[in-house]
Amino acid sequence: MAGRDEQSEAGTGEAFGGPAHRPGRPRSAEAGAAILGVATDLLAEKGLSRMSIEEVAARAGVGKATIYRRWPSRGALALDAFLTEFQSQLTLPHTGRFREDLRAAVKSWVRAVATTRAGRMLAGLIAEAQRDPDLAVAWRARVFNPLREQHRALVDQAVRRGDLPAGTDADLVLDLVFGSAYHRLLHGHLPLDERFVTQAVDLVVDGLECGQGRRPRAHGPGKIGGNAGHRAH
Amino acid sequence: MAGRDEQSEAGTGEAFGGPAHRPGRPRSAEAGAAILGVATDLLAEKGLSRMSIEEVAARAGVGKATIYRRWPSRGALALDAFLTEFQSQLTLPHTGRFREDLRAAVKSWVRAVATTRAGRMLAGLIAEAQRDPDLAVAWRARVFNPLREQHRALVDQAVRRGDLPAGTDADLVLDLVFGSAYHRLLHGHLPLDERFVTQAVDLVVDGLECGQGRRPRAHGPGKIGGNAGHRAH
Amino acid sequence: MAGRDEQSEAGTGEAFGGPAHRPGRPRSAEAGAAILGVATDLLAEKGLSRMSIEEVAARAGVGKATIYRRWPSRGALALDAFLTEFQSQLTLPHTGRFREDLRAAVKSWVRAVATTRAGRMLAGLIAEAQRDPDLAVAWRARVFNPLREQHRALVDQAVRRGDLPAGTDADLVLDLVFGSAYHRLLHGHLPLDERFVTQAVDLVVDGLECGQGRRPRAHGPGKIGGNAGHRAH
Amino acid sequence: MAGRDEQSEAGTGEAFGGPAHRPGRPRSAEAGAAILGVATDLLAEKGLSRMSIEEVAARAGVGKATIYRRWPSRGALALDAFLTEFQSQLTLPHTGRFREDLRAAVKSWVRAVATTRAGRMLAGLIAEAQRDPDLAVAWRARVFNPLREQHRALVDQAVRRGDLPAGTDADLVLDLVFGSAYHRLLHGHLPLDERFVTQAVDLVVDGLECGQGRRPRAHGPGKIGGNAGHRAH
DNA sequence: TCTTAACCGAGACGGTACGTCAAGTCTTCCT
DNA sequence: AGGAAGACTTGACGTACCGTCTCGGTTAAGA
Repeated sequence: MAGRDEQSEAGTGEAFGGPAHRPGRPRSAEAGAAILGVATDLLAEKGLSRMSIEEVAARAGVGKATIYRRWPSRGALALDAFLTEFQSQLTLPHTGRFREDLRAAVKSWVRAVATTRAGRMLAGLIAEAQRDPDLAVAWRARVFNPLREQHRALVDQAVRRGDLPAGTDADLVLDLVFGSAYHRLLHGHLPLDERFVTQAVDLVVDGLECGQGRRPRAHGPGKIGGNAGHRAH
Repeated sequence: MAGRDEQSEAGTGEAFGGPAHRPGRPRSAEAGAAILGVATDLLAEKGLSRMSIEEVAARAGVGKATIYRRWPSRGALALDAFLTEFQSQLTLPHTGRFREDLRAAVKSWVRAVATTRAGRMLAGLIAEAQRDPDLAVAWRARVFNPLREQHRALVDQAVRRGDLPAGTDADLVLDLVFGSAYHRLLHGHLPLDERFVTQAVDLVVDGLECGQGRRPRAHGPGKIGGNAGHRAH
Repeated sequence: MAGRDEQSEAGTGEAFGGPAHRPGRPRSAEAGAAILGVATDLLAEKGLSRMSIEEVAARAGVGKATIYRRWPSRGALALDAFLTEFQSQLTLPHTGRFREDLRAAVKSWVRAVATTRAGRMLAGLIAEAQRDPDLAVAWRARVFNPLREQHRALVDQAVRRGDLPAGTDADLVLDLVFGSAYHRLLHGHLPLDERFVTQAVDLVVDGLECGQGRRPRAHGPGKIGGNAGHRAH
Repeated sequence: MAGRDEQSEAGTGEAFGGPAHRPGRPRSAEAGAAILGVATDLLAEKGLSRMSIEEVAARAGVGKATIYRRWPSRGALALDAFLTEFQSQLTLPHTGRFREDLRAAVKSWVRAVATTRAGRMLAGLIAEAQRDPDLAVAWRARVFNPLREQHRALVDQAVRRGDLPAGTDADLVLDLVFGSAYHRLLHGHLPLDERFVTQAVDLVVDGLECGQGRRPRAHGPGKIGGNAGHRAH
């Protein structure tokens, strides 16, 4: 795994019944905060690939072992640093109109990655996850999937309201919209701005709205007949 | 820069007038081929991040300097190895119907990255490009942009034929379709298969076809009139 | 210093009048015994240089601080472990004939270091004492000097009996005999066995017995006359 | 093994027929000299146990790998540094009189270890050899045995001349004399000076000279009858 | 034919960072 | 206050590669 280690203060199990201290000297909160802070700075400064555990330790005034005791790898540390920066920046609005909600959600994400140092961290994390399977797992579990669930709820609500056709493939929609945003982030070939978000969301929502009826979005072989109408234009 | 070095056999300057050899012993073609071959194997075997110049040199029976003389970095070498594998696998059909052409183009790309070792290489290259700006430049110049030009031609032709509304933003379309495919490649959260391609292309093309009149896809306001005829279907 | 610490159970003050506890929880006798036992095992198993306080603590089920509270260094602990093993193995016979007594004393020492795990410990301690001056002091105070006093008594008695010439330098004799034994222990170039002991002792005693009249063994020239009477036996 | 590595310049095999270059860049003589020099300084300054490869590399302006490429361990490096210092300081005189020759040889050794930084190095090396079997082997092969052969020759010549009885056990003699000197070096309980050397040599040579005839120095059980004569003086 | 210039393999060079280990100290709760 | 536990800072370990360099030795073109 690539997240925090066992003695994490983010514990979930100690629900009630007291502080549940482990034996031994507790981990130093200062040390942890200093490490995360320095890691965040270094990440923004030179990118994950140029951030070394050695330098984090030196700048944080901490031994390397103190870092390795808490995070199993550079990537895991970076993931925590990223979350600290990133999570506070996202807003998930719910106006009741799908097009606006999706626009707002994507814009919020884009603003977070394009205008703060989180973007640089994010690209580095995705790169690191290509080489570190543990980090990839942690990434999906702690960042990707939670966000996707929130976004998927947007789609599902729209379907329930009747704004979108039944059978709409939420993953397809989200991969199109967010995938294209990641694309611009990673390749930098074109600007990742609000105009792009508006256009992308509109195009996809248009496709959903008028493509319905004609074609089942999910499985089934029945797309042949549905395509008939297409031929018209 | 991250491409081949000056004394490249892909030279452009020897336009006419003969072989234009430099003085000195010419570069060994065997060495170059051996290096590329070993690099390809290693890339497929363990990924770019685990491939070291040291090991390439050792396996190819070549001195490290011979590699550095030809490629400026690990990424540049990997880029060449990737192109050797990748380029032969793409087909760019032109049936005349945009939806089919785009589907075929994306499927060809997906097949190349999802069913061969090129996919692994590709993910590694994108990761490496996040840390190596020279490689990022070379990547765009030698892989990304050429392919995009070909695909953009598909869109432009469709617009010219009237299959798509004038003012269609080709980059937006391509970022949506290919961006979502890259997304699944890099995060691995869902399968990157032909069904996904079909659905993604259909959704985007639907959006293009019916979203048109309502909203200008491109900048200026003057497009509204031009789009009028489209509104018919 | 490198011996036991202040609150030693070898205390002298609790002579009468009760347990004379210091404030606070008294030291656990089990802990001390467990530490010494584990240390002895580890010493025999892998040598002093490969014995770590960390492992002693873990195997003894004891906190590291509990060890450091009682012994100031790894060497001091090893010294105690060595003494526990070693001291019971020595016998100091007194037959009244110097040659036999010295032979027996050296053989007893040789047997202890050559046939038990004490030998390995001893070599390790001498090595450690080269780097740790505190241990060197403790070593001399608790092992080397006490033993030397016993052996010196042998020589002194022989001189008093007239078996050896007056003015015999006991330290010289003992350094020759025991020094050569340590030599074989530390360098391992030749066997350290009873035959060697016999030959060494005989050669040195021969030298003492017949070298006398010709040369003063100890300081100053004034001893010549004094030694005259010795020649009688 | 703990001596120099394979590509040693001390080669013996290239007797004639040229320089016998290995492929690749030759090792830098400056680097080697700098390393040895710094190692010698550090050894004298703080002892082998406090000398770290890290610091040698830093002070010599050399990468750690350059040291590890040439010496397999800290001990092996220290051994070479010791030899550089030590070997030039020994003189092996041959006057023809055994007592004087042995005295001179031991005094030369004592002077080298007691008055120069070689002594500190020597004690550290012997300590290190207790924990590193490879170093122990190298120590015996490169220092101990060569010196012993020279000294044994002294004894053997004396026997051939008739100065010493046939059957004299040279190893026994040398272990007594040098063993006692090492003893004082390692334990520091008494001064290691020229007076000590004179006394020790004289005592041992006396023992050899007058113990003869009465007792075979080698093997044989026949020492009982031989002891009869003892009572005579 | 002889230079010359750039290539070739090999491998050493000074470095950086790795991840691990143990040192000796400190901090917590419990007995 | 002692004890078990275990986190703390420190510093060194030996390894892996980096990108550069220096060898002896090829291989053509051009003088």
